[in-house]
Amino acid sequence: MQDALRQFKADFFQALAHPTRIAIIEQLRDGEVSAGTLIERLGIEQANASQHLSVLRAKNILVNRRAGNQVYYSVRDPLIFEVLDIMRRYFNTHLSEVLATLKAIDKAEKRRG
Amino acid sequence: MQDALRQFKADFFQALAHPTRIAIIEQLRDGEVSAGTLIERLGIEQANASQHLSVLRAKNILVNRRAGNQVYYSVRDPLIFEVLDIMRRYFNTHLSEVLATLKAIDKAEKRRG
DNA sequence: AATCTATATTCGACAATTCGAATATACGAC
DNA sequence: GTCGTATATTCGAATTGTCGAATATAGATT
Repeated sequence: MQDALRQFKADFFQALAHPTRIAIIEQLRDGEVSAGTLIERLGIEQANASQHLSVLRAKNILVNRRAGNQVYYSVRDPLIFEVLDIMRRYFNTHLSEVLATLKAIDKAEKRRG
Repeated sequence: MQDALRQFKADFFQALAHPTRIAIIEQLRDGEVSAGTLIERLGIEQANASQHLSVLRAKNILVNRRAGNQVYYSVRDPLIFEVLDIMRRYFNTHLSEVLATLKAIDKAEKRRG
């Protein structure tokens, strides 16, 4: 059971482990958005968008609703936004270190020519 | 910048996207633990443990400290536990559905023999 | 029914992840 | 220095994830 729970968590994180999928979820912060609108806003291929949406659906992170010949997506549980917000705090906390590391690498490369 | 943040989040989630790595982080809730102790508690191969620890180190999720010929690991920022705690709330909220799904799968398999 | 538009799925190529076995490194004890 | 213990890295094989192109499906319009 403990193992099953960890597997579920891992699967969930796996579903979030792609920048396009993060972008999709962020677009849904203020409510449902159609697949077509997502494609337009993110500037990605139609098939690719559909594949990523499929991943998020499979993990029950998104739900969809058909209206005419359009499909509207929304997040199933807004708790997921809390996770993303914490991640932003985490990123901000360590941003200076990240940038320092990047600069150090950059300088070292310039020294080497 | 927005893209960088998304990539950062995606990388972070990718690092958490394995049950063994989740188990490792859970073991570190109360403070640092040696690599050997982790291997013992999780019952996994030494090389495998080292590889997973390497992934978590690369993403700066874990830091380590050498003492004699042992290496002690700990989480860099306890904010990560907040993420896991929210995930636990998420799973509790949806646990009944998860269990229903699992039972349905189980029954279907038994029917098929 | 024919057709158009929106979305989903399949396919094949390529990249990334995961594992255990083997090997390498770091440190302490002798 | 050599040996033993703890940990890390490398290697090759198998699996999984990702992409765009092509194709399929669902519903609206005529």
